[in-house]
Amino acid sequence: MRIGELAKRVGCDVETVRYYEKEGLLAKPNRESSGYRDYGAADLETLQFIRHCRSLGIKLTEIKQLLNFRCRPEEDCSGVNALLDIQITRVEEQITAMGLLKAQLQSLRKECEHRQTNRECGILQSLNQMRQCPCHRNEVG
Amino acid sequence: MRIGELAKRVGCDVETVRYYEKEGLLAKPNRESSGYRDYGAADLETLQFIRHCRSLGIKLTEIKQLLNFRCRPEEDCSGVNALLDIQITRVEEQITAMGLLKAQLQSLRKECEHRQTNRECGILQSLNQMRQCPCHRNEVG
DNA sequence: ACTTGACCCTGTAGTTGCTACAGGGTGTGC
DNA sequence: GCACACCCTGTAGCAACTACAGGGTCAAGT
Repeated sequence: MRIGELAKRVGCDVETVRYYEKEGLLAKPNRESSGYRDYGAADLETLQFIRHCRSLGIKLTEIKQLLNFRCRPEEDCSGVNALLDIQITRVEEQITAMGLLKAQLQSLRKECEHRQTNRECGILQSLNQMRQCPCHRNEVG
Repeated sequence: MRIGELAKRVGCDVETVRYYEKEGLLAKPNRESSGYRDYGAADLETLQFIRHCRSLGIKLTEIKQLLNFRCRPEEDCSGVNALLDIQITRVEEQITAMGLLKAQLQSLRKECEHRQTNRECGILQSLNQMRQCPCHRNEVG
């Protein structure tokens, strides 16, 4: 099949497919006499694998590793497990960080519950001050 | 003060300060006869404001808006509040998305609790299949 | 035979918020 | 007069695409 059909089947852009090829995630396909790329079922499967990984937030360099694991079926799969654990840890860290961020934003939001001018606005004032921030550590008061 | 001192005081890189100037967040400062940038207290405050916003995950384009609000003290501050609400909503959406991601990764992780080969590894198999994924909707079975 | 339109090709620039140079000039202390 | 820290401009890199520009190919319709 040609690149357009392949892309449509997995639901991504044609450019994305070419990008994966350039990045070495997809093998260079055969070409028709016209120069058009010609893909087979195996390419479709690989591309689906890649897109699944991407939908889980896995980075391209890590997907490359997973593709390598997939190419070595007899090897012990502890590498796969370790890579997945890294993903989970990363997501957990991000959730924690985002939770903190949310709390900070919400407490900042409470600084201005009433309609007033920018001069009086507690949010803008807090963004000016933020004494708990390390960049104020050398200030007096 | 010179750019190095300014950067040190807020805890960012010299390059970051120049970058903010290029992006129009910091005004172009006076120059010494040597050509060195010469900053005052107001520049320090603005830079601190910017860094506080950045630590809250606010984008540069939105920080620009906040700086504009700050420059118009008599204006009604509803724009500030609206901008902050957007931040909170965004963070909440990201937290939800990351929570989903974490659940998917954890369920995937459970596909392989035992030491085995890549061929048998439930994780790699799931990444190949993932029937619930829209990219498989045209397949038989 | 000719044209239209959909598809394909390569290559490059843009996105975001910096970071890291390269290749030069300036200032200060010894 | 020299070393060294600091400053300057400009450009390239990161991640994972997206969006062209400027061309070639192919199939159907007239």
